[in-house]
Order: sequence, then C-alpha cells, then structure tokens
Amino acid sequence: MLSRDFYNRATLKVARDLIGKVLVHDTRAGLASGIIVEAEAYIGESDKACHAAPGPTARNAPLYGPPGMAYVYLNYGIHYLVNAVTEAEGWPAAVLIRALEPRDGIELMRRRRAAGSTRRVRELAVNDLCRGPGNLTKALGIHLRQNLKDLTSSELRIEDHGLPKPSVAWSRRIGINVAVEQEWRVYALDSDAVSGSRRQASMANAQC
DNA sequence: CGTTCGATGCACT
DNA sequence: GTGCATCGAACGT
Repeated sequence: MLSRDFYNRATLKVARDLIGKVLVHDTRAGLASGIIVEAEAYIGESDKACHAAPGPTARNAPLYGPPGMAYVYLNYGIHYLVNAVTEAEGWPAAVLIRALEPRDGIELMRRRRAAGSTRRVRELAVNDLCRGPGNLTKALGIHLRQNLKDLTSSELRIEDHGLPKPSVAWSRRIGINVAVEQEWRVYALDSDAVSGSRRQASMANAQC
C-alpha cells in the first residue's frame, strides 16, 4: 500500500511513480486489479484543463482535499473517470488513471464490460479490458459511490507490488481542447494496454 | 488504416 | 443553454 506521503508530492512525480503500481477494487462481486500503465496530471487552477480551473465548486471539492483520496466523476453523462488526488491539502491537483494491464479478476472485468455491450466488446482481448479511462472504471466497477475513497486504505486502493519500474514516455494529454501544449501524459513504453493508437506509442520520444 | 458522429447526465454560465 | 479529462459503431480509403 502506498503512503499518504507518496501522494503529497509534485503531481508529475506522482504520475510517473504510479506507472507500475497496482489499482485494486475489492467488492462483494470479487476483487479486480490491474497494473497502471498510463496516467495524466492535472495541476492547479492555472491548468485550464483541470477541473479546479474555475476555482472551488461542489464538484471539484475533492481536488482541494487531502492527497491520496479518489476523485471520481461522471463525464459525457456516460463514463466514470477515476483520479488520485495529489499535492498538499488546499492545492488542487490529481492524476487521472487512463489504462491498466489486467491482473486479478479478469473474468469479473469481462462480465462488467459485457453488460449492455455488443459481441465485439464481449470478445475483447485481456489488454483491452482496461484500455481507456472510461473502460477501466467499468471493468473495476468504479462509480460515484467510490468518490473520496481513501486510496491508502480502502476497498479502492493503489498497492506497490515491488514490480520493476517500467520505462515510460511523456506526451500531450488526450481528449482535451485547452492546455494542449503541456506533456503531462505518461505511459509505459512496453505495454499493450496503453490507450491511443499503437503508432502513437511506437513514436515515443522522451524516455526516463 | 482513418474520420465522423450519437449517446447521455450534470455542473456551470 | 453549453460543453465536456469517452466510447464504439459506421463508413470511407
């Protein structure tokens, strides 16, 4: 399990260090987990793409709270997206989890993804089950009820399994129309579960 | 391979 | 009323 201090740091460092950690959701239906292979940083009110850009509101309150909590919200009226809140309390920032490599509970993920879906979706490869921020929350059964769960201790948590630190690359964030110039998306170079086109991944530049 | 577009709920102006 | 931190189907190349 990661400590509160892990999240109480510069958001870009937290995003980098979350790659290779394991997101777990343990529910009555069973435990599902996956290795984080893609994430994006959203940092402060000056970041036009961050939900804190308009200042404090009812919806974005979790961003201003203590680090290490989950910030879950509904987007496009259809998908839930999950973030890990970062930086000190009062400093609104978070890391959006964008893709996982499925680890435990793969059949449970498949069942959740299949609900109300077409045959094509029911027959997805394992690495497609948690590919994309809306897909991974569906596979893990995350919805608004998990907003503000404590990622350091609750049934929705992020664990350190001591896996080797993956090589990563940085790119522009995906799916936004403002603040597009910052390269605040980070992803594992060698993972087949990263979202976006394969071509984009193979044209990786800045490693570290 | 690529692009376009509808679904759908709610916070915010 | 407007605009999303998306997804997948449909259709073009």
